[in-house]
Amino acid sequence: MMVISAQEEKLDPRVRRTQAFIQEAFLALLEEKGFQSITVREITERAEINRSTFYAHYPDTYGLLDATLQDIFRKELEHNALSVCHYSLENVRALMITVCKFIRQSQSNCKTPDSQFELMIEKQVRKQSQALLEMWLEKLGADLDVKSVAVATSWTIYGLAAQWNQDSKRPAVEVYTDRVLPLITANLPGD
Amino acid sequence: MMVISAQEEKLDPRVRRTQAFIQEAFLALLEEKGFQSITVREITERAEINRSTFYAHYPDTYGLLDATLQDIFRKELEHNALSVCHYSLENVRALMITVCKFIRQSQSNCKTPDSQFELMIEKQVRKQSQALLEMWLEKLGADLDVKSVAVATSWTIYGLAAQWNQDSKRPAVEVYTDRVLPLITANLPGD
DNA sequence: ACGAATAAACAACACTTGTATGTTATCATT
DNA sequence: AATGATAACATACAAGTGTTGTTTATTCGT
Repeated sequence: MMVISAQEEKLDPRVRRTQAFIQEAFLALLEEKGFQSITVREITERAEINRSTFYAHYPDTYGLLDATLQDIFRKELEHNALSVCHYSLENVRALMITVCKFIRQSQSNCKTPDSQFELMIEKQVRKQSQALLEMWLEKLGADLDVKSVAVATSWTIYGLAAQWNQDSKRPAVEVYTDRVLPLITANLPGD
Repeated sequence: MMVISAQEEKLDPRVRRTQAFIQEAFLALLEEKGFQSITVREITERAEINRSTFYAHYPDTYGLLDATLQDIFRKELEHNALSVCHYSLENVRALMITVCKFIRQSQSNCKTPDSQFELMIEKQVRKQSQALLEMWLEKLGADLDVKSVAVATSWTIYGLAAQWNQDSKRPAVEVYTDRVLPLITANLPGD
């Protein structure tokens, strides 16, 4: 699998190649073992680059995780065309489903339940959900505190999605989403 | 300052002393430098205990941060008598104010803005807020999905509190709380 | 196509980490 | 007070970390 970083245009091809190698190796390792036990050395050996080169791109494995999650979740949103559409309750529902699936998939790879790893997913998912909601509500031009509503709603979405993910008897995403959607849209304009 | 861990009763006094020394040293170091740059060696040197003893109590610095934040935020809730009261909009307001102040205080110590550090605060604050809300709503016996409502509300509280904390022109806690309280209570019974 | 700019490789460094092992000191029970 | 249990100490080890130089290779602008 080829991973291309955020700004893939007008970037030194050496940099692009190296970062792609690193992220590839990293994702492969994540399938095999817990995040905490992955070392910079392992990553660079698998990526077949020099270890010191790693530090020219990321401060440490946490920085790499952050950047990687940002990239793949952004791709996920784009894939579902959510980044290019407008506000509607239907799209909020689609966002919730996307978030649920993303968390589920990310966790399923990581065998060792890792607190830091989960928190990093949460950070990226929530950040981008908030940006999306802000954009939607801004375009809507309704009379409300866009920022605060976007914050409240994005945190609610993540929280409920994470709850679903932890639930032992996990209903179908759509079923669960429809059940909790009123909680999510409580502060949103009614279409 | 003396830090006493969670279960302070019927615990080997050696363990209690050691953990107190560790947490003291850790909190002192947090006032001086960023979390990421604090090493186990530094902590144990300042606590005047053997480094290997550290690992008998915490897996690493992240584990220590987790346990420490859990303790001090629990104390904060107890201090405001929130753990022993019932559900009311007034108490939800008090909880929000407590969370805001706690985040503010925690961040102000940490000079280097540290992602991992913030995420850890978030984890503990949110977890305990949720537990508190669940207890309140359970006692209330109203007809609602207690778990989901508690999840949604606790995440909203943290999100809005964090937003206030990041705001450059930060209004008084009470002013801000009253402004966003409707967003927080949107899914709660009206007293 | 040539030369300046810069990324990647290479190598070495002082340091931290997590673990294992055996010894000493402290605590709880009788 | 004696004793069995166990926490803390002391020490050592292989491995990883982050940084700093220097050299080689690739890329970009003219």
